Amino acid sequence: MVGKRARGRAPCCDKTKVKKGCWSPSEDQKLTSFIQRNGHNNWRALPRLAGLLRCGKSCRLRWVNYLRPDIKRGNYSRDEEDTIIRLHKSFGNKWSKIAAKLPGRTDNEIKNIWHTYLKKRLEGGNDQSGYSPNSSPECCISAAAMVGTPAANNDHLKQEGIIVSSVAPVNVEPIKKEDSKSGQGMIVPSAAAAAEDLHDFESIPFDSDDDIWDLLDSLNTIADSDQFPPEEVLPLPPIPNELPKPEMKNIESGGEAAAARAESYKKWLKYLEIELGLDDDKDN
DNA sequence: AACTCGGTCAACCGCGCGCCT
DNA sequence: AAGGCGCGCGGTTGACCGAGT
Repeated sequence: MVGKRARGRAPCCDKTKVKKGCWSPSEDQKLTSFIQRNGHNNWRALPRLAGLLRCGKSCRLRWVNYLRPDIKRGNYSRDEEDTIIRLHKSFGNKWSKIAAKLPGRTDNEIKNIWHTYLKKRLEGGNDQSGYSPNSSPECCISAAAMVGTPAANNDHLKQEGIIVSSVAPVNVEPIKKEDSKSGQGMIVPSAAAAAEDLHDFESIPFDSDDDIWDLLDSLNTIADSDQFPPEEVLPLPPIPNELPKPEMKNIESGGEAAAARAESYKKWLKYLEIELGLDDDKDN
């Protein structure tokens, strides 16, 4: 639809007034809890309503690719890889169509995996299976990368003082991020199932923020307590009844188990709010 | 030890589509 | 019918890392 408007397309937002780059934990927390409460009917208005200095598109991307509760990260099975290859033959670079056939996978991740791994596997005849994210990206390290990759690939993490778990890979994870500009450590709750799998999440280094270490310590304590979300450990305030019904199609469509996970997720969010000091919006 | 290079992946950007007025 | 608007998609970028030299 090029040339539809003679003076060009209006920018989606005022680029001078929005933050760019990696997401901080408080931003993630705000976005996640806002969507849990109010849904995402209007991405353009969402940042303002949620108190985020972000472009609506940026919020959407963050939610769709990382914060969505039903998301899976890394550790692609052979079946999934073959499916991607097969679908790519059919659809070409229609990543969203391919992603639609792979529950829990995002178009962005599939696109990245295709360019960095599967394409080479096809071209080079390298039949080695087992893609999993190995090294930390520029500013974001997923816990899946830490616990879900072969030990050899975690050497750099060990060198940095990271305790690398020997447990089996997990599908979802809180994401540890290190903001390259601020040096601020981040923890991101990315999925409802993170709560279930959090006991696999042994430790993450945050030498730049003592509070995060404290948070992690407390998480470890909780996670070890064999019951997570920690109903007795955390004084969870009731969720007000007057709040609009959340739009949680993905969560609710899964029946009782999904509803239970959604509930776990709510508690996990609330816990983060409290721990991060965001429950009273003092960030603003 | 220092440097270079390639791999990786989160995030950004611009465009097309479809809905609404 | 035409234009405005928002969303979603796909391509691209840029920063970081480990391996190699």
